[in-house]
Amino acid sequence: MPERLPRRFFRRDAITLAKALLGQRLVRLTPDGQRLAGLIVETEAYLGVEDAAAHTYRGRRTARNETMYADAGYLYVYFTYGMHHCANVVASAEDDPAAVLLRALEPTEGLATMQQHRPAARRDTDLCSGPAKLCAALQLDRNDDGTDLCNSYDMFIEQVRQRRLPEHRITTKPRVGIDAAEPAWRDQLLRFYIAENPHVSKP
DNA sequence: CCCGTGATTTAT
DNA sequence: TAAATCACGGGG
Repeated sequence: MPERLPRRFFRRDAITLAKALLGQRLVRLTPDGQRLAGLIVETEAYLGVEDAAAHTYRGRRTARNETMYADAGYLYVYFTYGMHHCANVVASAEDDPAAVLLRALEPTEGLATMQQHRPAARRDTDLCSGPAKLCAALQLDRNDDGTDLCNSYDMFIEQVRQRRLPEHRITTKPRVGIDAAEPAWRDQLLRFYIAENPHVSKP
């Protein structure tokens, strides 16, 4: 039986956690008990109060981003562009608001249901290949914000691998979609994905 | 390329 | 109070 990742796994800096999550399995149980699951293949690190691209830059703390201030292992889901949701895993420690954005999954269970949630997807590699796509496929929204991935019955991350992926299997790039942020932060290499994996997002 | 769509943030 | 922004996706 695969084990759920425990609190100590998440209590690390966002960069370390972003890499350690690659290859692990995100699991979501639907209200009727079906498992929707996929391997995490792409992540981005958001470092906290000093990160100009983070929602918590300079200590911003509002009703929207409150969950980023929670202990590591909580799920931060936010709404953007009037129609999309994105999901993050809180890193570090309580009151240090750093997080890892989940950018893409390789779907492994419940593909037919995910397809129903994402009628526009034309192939399996389009199902979860983007932060808002994965939320739509798993039906994550603001109701899921604040979920404790270490203690919730219906959402958690399973340990697939004990050791993290070797560096040569991880591709490192600048984060996407943060052009408005200060250049120094825009160029930082904080996006990570499994090399050659066809389920990563396009850009 | 462009646009939808609306909460949140920032500027008056 | 008003305007701009936005960790995006889908369709030309």
